Amino acid sequence: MNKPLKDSGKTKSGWKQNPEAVQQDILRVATTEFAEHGLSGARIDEIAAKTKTSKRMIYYYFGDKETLYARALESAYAKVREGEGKLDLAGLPPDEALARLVAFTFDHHRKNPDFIRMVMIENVHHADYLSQSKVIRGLNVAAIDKLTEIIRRGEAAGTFRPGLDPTELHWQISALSFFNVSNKPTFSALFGKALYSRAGQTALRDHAVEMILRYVCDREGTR
Amino acid sequence: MNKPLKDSGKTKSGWKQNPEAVQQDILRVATTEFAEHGLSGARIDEIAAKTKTSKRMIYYYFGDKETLYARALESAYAKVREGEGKLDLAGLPPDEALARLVAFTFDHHRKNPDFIRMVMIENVHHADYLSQSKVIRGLNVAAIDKLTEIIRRGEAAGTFRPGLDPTELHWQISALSFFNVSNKPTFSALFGKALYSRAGQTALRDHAVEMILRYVCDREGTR
DNA sequence: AAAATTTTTAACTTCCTAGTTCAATTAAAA
DNA sequence: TTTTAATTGAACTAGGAAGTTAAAAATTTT
Repeated sequence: MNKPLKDSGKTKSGWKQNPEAVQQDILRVATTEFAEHGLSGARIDEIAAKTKTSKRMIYYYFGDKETLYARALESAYAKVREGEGKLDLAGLPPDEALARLVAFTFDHHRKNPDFIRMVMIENVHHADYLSQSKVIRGLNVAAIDKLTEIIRRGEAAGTFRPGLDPTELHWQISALSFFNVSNKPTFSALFGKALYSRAGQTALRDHAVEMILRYVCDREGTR
Repeated sequence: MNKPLKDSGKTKSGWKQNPEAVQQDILRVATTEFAEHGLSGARIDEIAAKTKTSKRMIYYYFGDKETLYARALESAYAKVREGEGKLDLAGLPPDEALARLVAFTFDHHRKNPDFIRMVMIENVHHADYLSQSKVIRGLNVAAIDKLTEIIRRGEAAGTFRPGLDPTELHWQISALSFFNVSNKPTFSALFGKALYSRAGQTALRDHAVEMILRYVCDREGTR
């Protein structure tokens, strides 16, 4: 029933199979498309068009749209957490370590807007797909562990006040860093772009650091 | 070509026309549907089904899906800003006024998750529809004005340090209050629900107040 | 050499969904 | 009383988008 296939220039001449690369390519394109348009807004045909391969291969490897979305979410998380591993704070005094962590988180979120958008979209979906992913769960303990250690040292040194909760502190740092990226469109539409200029962003970051440090430090602390 | 209409129980018996009520009903349903599923995820047929009226009337009054979305966004904003007007801070000392404003904002966001979700969705769409709305722009100056006045008084009293930026302070308060609602699904999926228990939320709110106040107050301030 | 996997291509199906159309009827406004 | 606006309801259209199918060929693995 089907016509014989055309030679598209790859037959006879040498070409390598590379399943992993093809899947990575699909995931890369899918991530930006889902980040841009959301789960229901993204188009499989559009994703396929921006890929080096074809729509057929998307279904060959991922089965359906939702699975592709879930896998794209996972890969976005993995990529971002990879970047976070590079931060070494062990040698620093606790207040300085925390200051660096906050500044790093703020910048890191800024540099990964696609990831932030994926998380936004996942929140719109009540974290349905994130909840189901076994891959992602483990990646986030590291962030809390880092904070737990900083808090422990800060308390021991008397720099930080007692009773700080690592998870809550992570929440606070995340709030300031995440909101900056997630709500940029509405905030700047309503209140102008000043805070999103280069100077504005530097100020916001420095003040986020300031705010967190003032919060954790003891009243008579060094800062 | 069409059959004569059935008597659906409203003919002959008295029924009132009420264009405004019908539109409000549509907007109310549309808001929750868009908040729940997003612009592309929401279904006109589903909205119509949950309405007291019909799909036909949605198009009669709103023309198309995007217009309905834009109007729903506007009405959500209007409703929320209405609730904000009730807060009177004039008689309070500046630090107490600010403390109340932060606590109020935090609670207010918590109580209006549909509105928060609409803003999240609008951010996913790069604020396209919010930018076009002339209605919404004006409503947000009030929030800044309130803060400007509090800062002015706080500086005059020497309680606050000089150089505070009202828009930036609004950003900071919003970040803590907004993130709490917007990222609840992913955050609690990743780090547990402790912060979203009753006690956890009270702590987060009180600490948000604490954090903002420590930030604005002079080092040798009263607090 | 045989078997299994990867890749190609484009048409096709099937379902979903936004948006339309019809004629009629009632309510309100002029 | 005339005219305009509001309302009903269900069938219909037209397009979009997810997912499928076919057979074949090239590559890789066993």
